[in-house]
Amino acid sequence: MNESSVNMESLVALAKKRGFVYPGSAIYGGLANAWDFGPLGTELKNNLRDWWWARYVHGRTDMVGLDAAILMNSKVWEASGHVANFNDAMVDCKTCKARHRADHLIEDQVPGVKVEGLAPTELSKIIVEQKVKCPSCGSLDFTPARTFNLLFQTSIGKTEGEKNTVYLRGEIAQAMFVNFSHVLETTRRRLPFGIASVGKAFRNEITPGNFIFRTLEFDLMEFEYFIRESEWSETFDRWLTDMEKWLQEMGFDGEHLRVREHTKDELSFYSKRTADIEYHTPFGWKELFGLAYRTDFDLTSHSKASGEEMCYTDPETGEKFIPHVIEPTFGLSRLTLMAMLNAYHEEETETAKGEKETRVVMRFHPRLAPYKIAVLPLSKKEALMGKAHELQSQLTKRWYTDYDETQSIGKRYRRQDEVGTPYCVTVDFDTQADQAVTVRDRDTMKQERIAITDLEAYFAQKFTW
RNA sequence: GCGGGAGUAGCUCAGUGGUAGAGCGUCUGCUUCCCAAGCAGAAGGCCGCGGGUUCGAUCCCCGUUUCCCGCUCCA
Repeated sequence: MNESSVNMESLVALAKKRGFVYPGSAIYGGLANAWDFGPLGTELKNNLRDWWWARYVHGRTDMVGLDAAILMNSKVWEASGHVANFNDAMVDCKTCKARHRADHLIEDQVPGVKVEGLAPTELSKIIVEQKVKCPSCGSLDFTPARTFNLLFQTSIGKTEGEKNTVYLRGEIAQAMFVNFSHVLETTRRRLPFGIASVGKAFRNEITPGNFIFRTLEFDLMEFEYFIRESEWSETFDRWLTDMEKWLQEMGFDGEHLRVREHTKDELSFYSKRTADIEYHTPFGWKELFGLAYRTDFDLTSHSKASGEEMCYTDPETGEKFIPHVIEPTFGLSRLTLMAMLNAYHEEETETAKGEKETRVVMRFHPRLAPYKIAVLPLSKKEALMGKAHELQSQLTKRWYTDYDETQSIGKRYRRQDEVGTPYCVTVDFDTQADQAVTVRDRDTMKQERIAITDLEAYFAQKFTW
């Protein structure tokens, strides 16, 4: 496997320096694992979102969008199994300080004992009675088992109490299931069809980390695709192939992507098959996309818990049934990180003086590049700056642009390289006379003289895919 | 959450028990300036935060927080 040449520290530094990602709440000393997308990171993330939405919602006739509330009735999470299953009891070894999952320890060392559904106190009791040892050091001395619920809780109203507890959503899928019947009615869909959604989810992870790879609050981009049970396998394969293709269209290097099937042990209790697409990061192969066959588990659970019928009636045969679901999910925040990793390149170059130096280039696919064009006056002369502003106003109506007049032209090219701007337009001393500008290409570093009147047509052709 | 390391300018770091510096970066001016040029100048730090010791703490001690590495965990 070829090693990723990117170094995380360099990327994090660049992200901060150029306004992709800032540490959250920085002026108050920060907040662990909270990050803010800066001006360019916001553009990058929105570009990924918009291209995805264009392709999978607007570009199809079988998909509709949904933008649901983050706070939901807590019964949603009870029915979905998150309140019961979204937490694990943990014990710490008092001798070597290693932490283990209580249920795993017991399963491994005490054959035949059922640990499912046991309370932490009961798990602790078994650990003591059966003399379960620490796998790291062999000690028998553990802390009591404690649970870590991954759902963030908050409460509505001024009085604290069970009835007012609500959870920040731990995934956005439930919103699509809960609204299934509404969407079906209001949009007159026939199977198969999907409901797409992009939004925030929250998980109180024990160990977040690796920059914005795992955070407590993150963006998801997914759809629930409702099908007949018989179609699941074929649909699953089709979406998997399609998502890989989409990633490559966004400029992701195929060599840094791989598909990984979940083993039976890893499968969530509701899923019959799950496959991930992983990206080769500096910290290992990591999931950026998950495709899960969730069967009819969710609609059935909500149907039972709410008493609301969540069936689909085939208009031709009259057959009535609960649809099955294939769920393709992108972690949008981490996809943004991986887009940055994928784009990051360092190149050896020589300065005008002949000294070796490193040029950092973010080779974003032009679709994803935050700025498409930068307009640069060669010198701070009124005439050049005026013309440059005029050109920027014209171009930015179609393509998001940057403008930079400070310091030397070489430095400004490098700055644009560092944010991945595909093209720079330079207004120079000849522009007045020949009514033309120099267009410089990020990847080839080649320059072309283009007449101002042809400029829009020139870029319209460059930005056609 | 545990163990270890660290926290001084935007970044990389130097420094001293008597409240601070360098390089780079940023900004301004000059320069017909096309791949980080040059010259002149400026802004920017209660030395992470809170306590303690001390006449006096950026420096010593304690706590806390943040970051990094490892472990644990991860729908």
